[in-house]
Amino acid sequence: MGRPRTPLLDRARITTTALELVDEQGEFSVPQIARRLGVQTASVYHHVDGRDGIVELLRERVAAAIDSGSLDHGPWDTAMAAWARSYRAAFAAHPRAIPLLTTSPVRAPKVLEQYEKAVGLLLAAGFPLPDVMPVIIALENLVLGSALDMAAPERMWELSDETATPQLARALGALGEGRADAAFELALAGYLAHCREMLTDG
Amino acid sequence: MGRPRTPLLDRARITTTALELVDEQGEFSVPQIARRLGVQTASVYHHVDGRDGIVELLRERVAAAIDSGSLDHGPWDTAMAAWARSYRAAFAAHPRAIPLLTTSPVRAPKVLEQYEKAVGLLLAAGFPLPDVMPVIIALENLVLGSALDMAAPERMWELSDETATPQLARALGALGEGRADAAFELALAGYLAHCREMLTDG
DNA sequence: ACCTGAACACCGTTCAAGT
DNA sequence: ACCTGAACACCGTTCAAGT
Repeated sequence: MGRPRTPLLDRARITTTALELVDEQGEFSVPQIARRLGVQTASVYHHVDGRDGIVELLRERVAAAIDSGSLDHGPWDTAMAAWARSYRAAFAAHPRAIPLLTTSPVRAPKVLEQYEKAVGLLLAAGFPLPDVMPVIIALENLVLGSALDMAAPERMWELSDETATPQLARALGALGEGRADAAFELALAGYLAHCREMLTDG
Repeated sequence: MGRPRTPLLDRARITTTALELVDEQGEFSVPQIARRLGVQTASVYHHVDGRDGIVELLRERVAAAIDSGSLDHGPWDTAMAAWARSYRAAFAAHPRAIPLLTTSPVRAPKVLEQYEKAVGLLLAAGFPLPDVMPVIIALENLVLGSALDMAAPERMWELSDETATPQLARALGALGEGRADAAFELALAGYLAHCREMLTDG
């Protein structure tokens, strides 16, 4: 067979197929991708740095949906909040991919630029240099923690034995639809209030 | 060979071996466990509900180190903070296991009892029933998000190209040793302050 | 009940061979 | 440069056979 006139594969199509598989079944394998693209498994390795490379591509693809526009316009607190919500929404669009993606932070240039912007925003707002990264990392933790929560199946909160933990059962019963959203917004509000205090107290 | 007079395997030893493997190499496989215990791979399946069952056992084992004693004595805010720190410390003791464990929440009875206690504590403190679970879930997100951060390799924050993101490079340079701790404590302080406000405003 | 040996389907990865 | 076919080591899981 040999080399085709026009390449059968490229990184974008491999990434798209991997994301489709993850959306459908929560996982992907290299042979599965090859099968969907009508190609041999080995061919995939000519375009991609192994399975881990595909995971990194997924990370970048999902992160590409983050809208960093809010970071360009103050005030810093609403800008950071909008960024965090968009960051979280990008993950929420592919809940089954979350466990695969949250194991290590995104380090694509495009995302690093967003961190760069955030640093500038916080410095301009008056945060002392040593406080800037903790403030950013704390927000990232918030986003990733609540992303994992979104990925957790709903039935995780359906108790198998309600009598063992009656108060927990009651509290779960009083829980509305937007369970994950409520927890995220609660934590985000606390985070922002605390950062504002850091600024005025410091 | 057949059945030995005294069983060669049990769940505890399988769990211990799996945790050792994860601590050492960040992963485990059923054949690896069997090899370490001087037994055939198939034997492991007589004690454990497949590979996923072993992961669940790891979750329980790691969570067993959480000290829930703080939940028995008020005030609610310091009690919740102590619980969260202990929860996080339990994960921190096995950083390489974190990606494996954070993909779904612990649902072992022992941990559910802790949630039960937390619900009681918050109700007694005066939180309205519908607020209780969001408050707890937000704290859990905080813990898991910062646990993932602890699991991230330190070199994740060593930029390959400092010139592309100069401000980020500066901020990272000003970061002390306890990077992960600082971010966690920042988020925790904000969380607690916000919960206190919910109580007085509500 | 618990261990073995063998089997099955699947995986990630490499590599020489072809164009 | 890019695809194939074949190979390798490894994996999770099942199951009949033994005590």
